[in-house]
Amino acid sequence: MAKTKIPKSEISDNNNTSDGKKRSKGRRRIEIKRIEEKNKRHVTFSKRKKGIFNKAAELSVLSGAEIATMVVSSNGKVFCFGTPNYDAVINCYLGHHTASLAAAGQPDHRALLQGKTMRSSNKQVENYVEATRHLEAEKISIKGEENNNNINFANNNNYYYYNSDYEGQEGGCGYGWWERPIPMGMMSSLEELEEYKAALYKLKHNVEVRTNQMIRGSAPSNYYSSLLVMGD
Amino acid sequence: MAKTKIPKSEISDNNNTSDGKKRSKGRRRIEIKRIEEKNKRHVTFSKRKKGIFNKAAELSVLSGAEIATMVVSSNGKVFCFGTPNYDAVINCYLGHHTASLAAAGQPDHRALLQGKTMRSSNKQVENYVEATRHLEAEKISIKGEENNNNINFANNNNYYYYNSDYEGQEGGCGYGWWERPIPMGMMSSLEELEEYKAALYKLKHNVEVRTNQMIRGSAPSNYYSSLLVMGD
DNA sequence: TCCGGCTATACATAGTCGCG
DNA sequence: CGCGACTATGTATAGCCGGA
Repeated sequence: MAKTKIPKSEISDNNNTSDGKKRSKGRRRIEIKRIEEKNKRHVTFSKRKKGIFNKAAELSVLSGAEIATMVVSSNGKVFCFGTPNYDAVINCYLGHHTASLAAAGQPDHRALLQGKTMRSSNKQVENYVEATRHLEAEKISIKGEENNNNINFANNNNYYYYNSDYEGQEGGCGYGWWERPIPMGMMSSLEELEEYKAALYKLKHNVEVRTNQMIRGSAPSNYYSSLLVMGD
Repeated sequence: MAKTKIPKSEISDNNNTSDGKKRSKGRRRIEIKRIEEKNKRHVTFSKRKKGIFNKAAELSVLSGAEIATMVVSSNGKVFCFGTPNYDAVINCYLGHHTASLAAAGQPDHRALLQGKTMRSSNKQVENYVEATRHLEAEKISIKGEENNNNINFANNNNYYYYNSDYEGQEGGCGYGWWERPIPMGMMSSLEELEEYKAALYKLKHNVEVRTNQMIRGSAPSNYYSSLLVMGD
């Protein structure tokens, strides 16, 4: 279990070898406590969030399990990830929200919201992680070959990202990033795969925008208060 | 991003050094695709689930974010983890469930279920991960000293486990494992800390039992079908 | 300000055993 | 079976930079 073996940098803050090289690079051990430096905290948040989502996706593929994860930054931004579909998490919140609405006499608002959730059953984003891995592997090993049509996407599972944000609203005009006309499965070069990957990130961001708008815009009272306004 | 650098074990399945030692130990690279071997799959599931929950907890502490994760094994068992409280996830499902109930004229069932959720605001389980880390660290480095009263629990955040299962029902008599009379914060020896940790696992299991009973027992129709009966 | 890339290193975990 | 322990190794990521 990782054993936390008191790495060489436990107490010794000294980070230079006898050869005089500064060598302050490389991962350093950190305490698991709130990072006070705002900038560093955000970086860590982003990196680790990505890591967790990746882990979640892998777990799902490996064990055939369903997993839903929702993260709310100290800033109030919502990020969701679910597999085999994000409905698991999203519907939670929409459902919860509309639970009160329904009780108040608007039984159909929920369906509407779900519709807005941009459900999708295609497999464009299948095994994003796997694809990324292969991308990296290919890029490093056979850097430049053109026979990447057989990049081995393990298409036995699918999962979706579903994040939200509210710092902008360009782009998210009514359909999710996975519905964008990206020729997934038809990519014939590494460059295209890279492009695809980049697009994933960009478009994912758009979805974040829409979602948070939606959730915030329709929240009846304080059902989400503890989630969305987590007072930093 | 990890770069997947085609480790030495990429293709070479050969796992013995020139000294004749078998040496098939150590981590091996695996493909991210469904693990067919049932046993292996379960092991991986457990290990990785634990890993993800740990990551989630760390992310929360480090960045002060909220995170909620729910995992449903291919077997249908539900495991939830949330911080600073599991309500985030649990209420999702209970809320979703009761959304239909409310619409059907049972507006108060939800509150009931939430009550059963055994809400808790004490901080007994604060920084479980951190505690575990310290436990390991202490165990290895100063193995045996008695001055562990100052084990540095970073008490600036708290999170809860909330898992469910249904393979038994002994023990879960009405209160959560975090409410058990474990002298958290008063432990004066490593042995007690170890005991505490063990207790966490044991009692957590009891909670799993109760939860799944609760959810399954009250599910109106197929709202959870995709979640609980994920057809392996 | 956010994000990707880079490097070195801390941490997670696959494969195996043994226990209950 | 599930879980902890152990080993060796694959991965994630802290600290830094540089571009948009």
